[in-house]
Amino acid sequence: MKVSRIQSAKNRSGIVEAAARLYREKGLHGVGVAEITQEAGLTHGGLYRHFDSKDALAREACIRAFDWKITSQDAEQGANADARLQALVHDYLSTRHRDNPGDGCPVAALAMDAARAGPPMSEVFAEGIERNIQRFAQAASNGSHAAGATERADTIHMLASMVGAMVLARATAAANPALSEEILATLRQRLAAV
Amino acid sequence: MKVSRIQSAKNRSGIVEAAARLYREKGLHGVGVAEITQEAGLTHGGLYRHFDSKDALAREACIRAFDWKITSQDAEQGANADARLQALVHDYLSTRHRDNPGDGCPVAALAMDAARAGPPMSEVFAEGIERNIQRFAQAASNGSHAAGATERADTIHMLASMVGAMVLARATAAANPALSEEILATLRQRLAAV
DNA sequence: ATTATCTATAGATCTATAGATAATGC
DNA sequence: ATTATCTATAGATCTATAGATAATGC
Repeated sequence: MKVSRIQSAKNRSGIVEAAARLYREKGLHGVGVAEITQEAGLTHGGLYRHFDSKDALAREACIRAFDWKITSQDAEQGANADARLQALVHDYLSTRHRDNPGDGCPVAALAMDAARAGPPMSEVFAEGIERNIQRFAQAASNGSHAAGATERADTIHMLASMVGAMVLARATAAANPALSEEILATLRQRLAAV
Repeated sequence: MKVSRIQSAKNRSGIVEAAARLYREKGLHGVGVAEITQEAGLTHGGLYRHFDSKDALAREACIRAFDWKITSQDAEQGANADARLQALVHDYLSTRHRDNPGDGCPVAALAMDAARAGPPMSEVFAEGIERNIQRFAQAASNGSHAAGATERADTIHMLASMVGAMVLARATAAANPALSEEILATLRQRLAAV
């Protein structure tokens, strides 16, 4: 049952990819290694040759999840930097993103679990969040907005609003879809006016 | 080993109280019924005379958690409605709240778990969140702010920012305390300027 | 010969239930 | 007599490991 080194590397990557998706869908405590490896087309026995522990896999899966990108046409190839930023915010605050956490923002899906998972996981999120702050701040400064010392604060405020809105929208979606949609629409409107 | 009806009711309430705290600390999947009943001074066997299932207990625990209130002096007895609202926002975005999720906001602690827990739990959160929106909107209209149709949107924007900031602050606290504090301080400053 | 994966399982934990126990409340 | 709680445990699930298997790569 041995496979080539290349195939083994693909299997490893497939496990991380499956874990990145399943953890975002079900939470860090909501899915076991058997389901993850099965999703990757393997059995759970072979997992521990690739990873030291379930926590080590979870950490790699979260690092992979931070590679996530919104992939709409406008967000990637907008007319200018400002248009791309606005498209990105609009896509983030969409019902599509709300209903598909598996390939969405890891912060909105896993930040609370990460806060409870200890320093190694917190490190992944601290670095991922800092990277997003810098990326957004740069995107904003390339746009038509006023530059300066308030730029980083603007970005932090915007990211917090986006994450919070997504969390609220998901928690209310099943029981009160109108409220869930109102929350997303409100933040889309507010963040478009910055 | 039987106790009086009054004591039995106290035991039931104690289980709900312990669950409300432990779930916010460890997440809905992070604590078992044995730990909850032990925290309430009982054993796990007797739990199912009080609750149909663990999910039923979790639902009651979240309802109880929504009774949570920020209890600073200023937030309760401030000079006027505006001062009380500002104190409440300030207390919410404090390191004290960040480091004590067990008796803090259930949305910031459990919203992601709630979104995954199905309609009965989503209902609890939808109602709790709607109640908070109305409470905040009313508090804002009693203050010195401009009233009108934008009030509810203002409130939703503010609540989303607060929840998002707390989630980000908690996820980064262990690995990058400076970033965590910066996020809270930034939102305190921004929401004070509304 | 090496090693990636599979089968099988150990050991721990978790929800839920069954039956025993003993104090309350009629 | 009723019933709230306890002890004990069934049954399911989860992480991790041990040993077998079989194809790769020297």
